Amino acid sequence: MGKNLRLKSARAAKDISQKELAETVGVTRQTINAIESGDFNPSIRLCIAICRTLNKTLDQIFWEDDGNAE
Amino acid sequence: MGKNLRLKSARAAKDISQKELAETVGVTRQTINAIESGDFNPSIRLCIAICRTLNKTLDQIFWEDDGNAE
DNA sequence: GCTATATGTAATATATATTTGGCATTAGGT
DNA sequence: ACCTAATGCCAAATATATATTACATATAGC
Repeated sequence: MGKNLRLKSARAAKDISQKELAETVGVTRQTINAIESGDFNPSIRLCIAICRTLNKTLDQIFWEDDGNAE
Repeated sequence: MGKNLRLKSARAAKDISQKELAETVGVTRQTINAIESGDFNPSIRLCIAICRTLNKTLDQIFWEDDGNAE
C-alpha cells in the first residue's frame, strides 16, 4: 500500500507534528504515523477530522487516480 | 448520526440497489444499509470504492459542512 | 393469495482499526 | 557528551467495522 505523501506534505505545510495532529483529531501518534505510512485504512470520520485540521478536503488528501499535480 | 442521503440519492440516480452496490464494492448489503442509515463510520477505502461505482468523488458523497445545494 | 425484489433492523461472530507501551534513530540546542 | 522533539516500527490488548444469518415490511407482477 502506498504512502500518503499528500498527508505528510499538508501536515508539513502547516508545521504540525504527528503528535500534535493526533491530539487535535483525538487519536494516537501511531495512528497518524500508520496512515502516512500507508499501513492501513482509517475511518472516514477520522479522515474528515484530519482534513479539517489541515484545511484540506477529502479529495485533496485521500482521493486517488485524478490530477494530483504538485 | 445523520443519514447519508447523498449516497442514497446517488445510488438511486444510477438505479442500483443496495445489494448490487454491495456486491460491486465487495461488502454485504447490511454494510451499505448501515452507511446510508448513518449507523457507522466506514473505512476510507470502502468510501472510495462506493464513490467510484457511483461516479462521484469523496467530497460529493462524504464531505460535510460546505455547499450541498441540491 | 403467492412469489420475488428491495429495504430496515437485530444478534452473534470475525477481521481489523486503534490504543498502549516500548525501543531505536535522527537532528537541534546546550 | 547530553537532552529533547520528531519520527518509524513492533507486540499485545481493546474497540469497532464488517460478515453471517435471520426476520419483518412494502411493493409489483402473476
